[in-house]
Amino acid sequence: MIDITFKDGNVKQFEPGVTPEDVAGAIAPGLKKKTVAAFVDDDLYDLNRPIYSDATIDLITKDNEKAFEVLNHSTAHLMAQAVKRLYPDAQFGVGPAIKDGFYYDIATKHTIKNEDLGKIENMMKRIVKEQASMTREEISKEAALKRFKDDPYKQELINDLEDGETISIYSQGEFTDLCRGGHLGNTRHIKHFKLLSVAGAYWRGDSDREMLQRIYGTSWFTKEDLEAHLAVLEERKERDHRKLGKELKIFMLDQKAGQGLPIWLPNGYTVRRTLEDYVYKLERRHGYKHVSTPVLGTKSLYETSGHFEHYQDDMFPLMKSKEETFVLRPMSCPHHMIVYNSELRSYRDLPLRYAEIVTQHRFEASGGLSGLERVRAMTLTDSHIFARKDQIKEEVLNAYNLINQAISDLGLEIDYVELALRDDAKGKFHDDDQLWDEAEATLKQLLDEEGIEYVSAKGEAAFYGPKVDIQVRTAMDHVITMSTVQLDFLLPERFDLTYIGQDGEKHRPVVIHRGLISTWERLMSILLEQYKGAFPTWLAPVQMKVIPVSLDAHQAYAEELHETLMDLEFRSELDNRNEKLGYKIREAQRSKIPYQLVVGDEEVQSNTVTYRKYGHQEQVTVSKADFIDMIKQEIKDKA
RNA sequence: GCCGCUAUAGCUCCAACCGGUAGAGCAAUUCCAUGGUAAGGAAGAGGUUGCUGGUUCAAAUCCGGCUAGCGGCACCA
Repeated sequence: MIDITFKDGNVKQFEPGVTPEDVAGAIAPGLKKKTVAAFVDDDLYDLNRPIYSDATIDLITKDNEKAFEVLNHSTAHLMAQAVKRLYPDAQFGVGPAIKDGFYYDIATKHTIKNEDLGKIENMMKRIVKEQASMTREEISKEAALKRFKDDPYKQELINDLEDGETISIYSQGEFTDLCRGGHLGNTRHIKHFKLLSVAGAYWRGDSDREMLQRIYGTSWFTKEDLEAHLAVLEERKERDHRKLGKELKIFMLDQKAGQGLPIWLPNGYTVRRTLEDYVYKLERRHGYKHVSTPVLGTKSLYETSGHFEHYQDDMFPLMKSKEETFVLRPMSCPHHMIVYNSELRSYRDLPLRYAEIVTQHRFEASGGLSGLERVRAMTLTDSHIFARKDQIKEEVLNAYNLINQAISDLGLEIDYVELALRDDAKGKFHDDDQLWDEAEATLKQLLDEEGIEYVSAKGEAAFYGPKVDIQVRTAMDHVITMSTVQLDFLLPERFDLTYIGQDGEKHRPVVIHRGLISTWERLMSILLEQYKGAFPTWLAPVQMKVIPVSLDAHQAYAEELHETLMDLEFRSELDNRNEKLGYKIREAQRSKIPYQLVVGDEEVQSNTVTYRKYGHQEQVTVSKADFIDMIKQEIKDKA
């Protein structure tokens, strides 16, 4: 007999060879049904993997996050088996569980089309009915290589495993796959799944290697969960900023205007301008000075900074005149270095915080462009803070606090903070180890001291220094870098920046790069999706629509009201078209205008307005003055 | 950039069977209706089917190239 110790400290005895499924069953039949896998001495065990010696066990039930992973991983295997039956030449790359589902990378001569997904699903259902047991075997490296001798992808994976590492393979029916494991034990447990899409994916994520076909799918324990997840995917389509941006006339893209070069329509530009004003004032309040520099610069400027060397492939082609070669600037750091150097600086001048609303161009890969999220022409508020070393801590913190304020004002939330560090990749980072060590240590220490939680990301630094990236999760469930604070000891060297210290000698300042709100383009895509197009009043392109009940009787009153609101710098519109009231209401609702103001006999007589707020059914009648105060307050609160 | 899919009126559209020369709703226009919280009625108009070659007596439809968009991958200062 062996001792099985449970999480709560209880110990029970079992025959050697007992499986997690048996153990769960011995406690309660209900538990057996709910159990999906188990951690046995911290190793993930399949439901049917035998245990031969004393161990601690932690049963994984369906409500556990890990269970979803196991289910989806098993479903990936099931799909691979189905694909192999339909397309016998198929060979397989990797097939992991991911957030919300799984994928498997497949090499086959057959081009898998969307129509094929249904066929594959049907085959999967047939295999489920076969109730094939998913069994584990541990074999030597040699045996594994022999077993997968016809499969170059598996060969490569096996060869990359450390010597001595356990190699396990899983079989279900005629299908065998190399796999670390954590499986359901039997295909019959897989019931509610759907294949979602086919896409290309490079083998091992390397763009120099061949491309495999990747099928994405999702698998759930209950029909309700599956349907709920599919509903979420549908709902996301409704939120898509490209759809909303077109409906609400925020922006457009046009083949003739150029790929990835968005055009801001009046509604979109109004929102953007409101954001620009907001940021400008916020930065001024925080001691930033604004400058304006050109979108073109000389190539040598970017050679000095090092950007040309690192990013020339992602820059628009050079422009050459007889005397000089120019670049369409991909970012603004070098210009701000020049601003710094325009005067002799004293230690008393520092810190100097320069900010600019910068339009920049990057020649992004055509396949990566997407709506406003990824474009080739973008505008953002960019800033460079020039500080003494003893001011780094305070300046980084100031920037961090400013970022927090902006993100919260915009109704967004920080998902997590990432500390991007260098790794030993050749040529990717400038090569002064001493500067790097100092910069990285400074940021680490600062985050630790301030109790700011972060995850480290090796190899994600900029070529000139480490970054603190502020990550935001969008309504579409994308994680994007919203803001960034970067510590740079390199550009001050490259541009020979100096200040005169207390000692009368020249010293090197430090540059802190600060990005606040990504770009206006990307921010707009995020806000559209976040608010589903229904902007809060302070941002809304049109804040209120004045609708007279009858043109004859109420137009004058409506016009006067509209003029009053416009005088107060509210973004009011007057709908004095000859249309039915219901029609105008419908249109105002569909344009997601925060306030519709209907005025008729009642309002004219009592000098009031009747408003209905977007998303609400109630009609509220208040005096003009009260309405104005209410809107003023709402805009002030950014509610 | 790579793999795959898609492209019809201002917008939306699994309208157009197997190739026979284009159809609806909404919007817009004109006229009638003058109205209290999500579409009042009528009429006329709107198209070189993304571009470009080819096959064919005949192409929105079949084939090639290009462009753009979409789903991913790679990239992202």
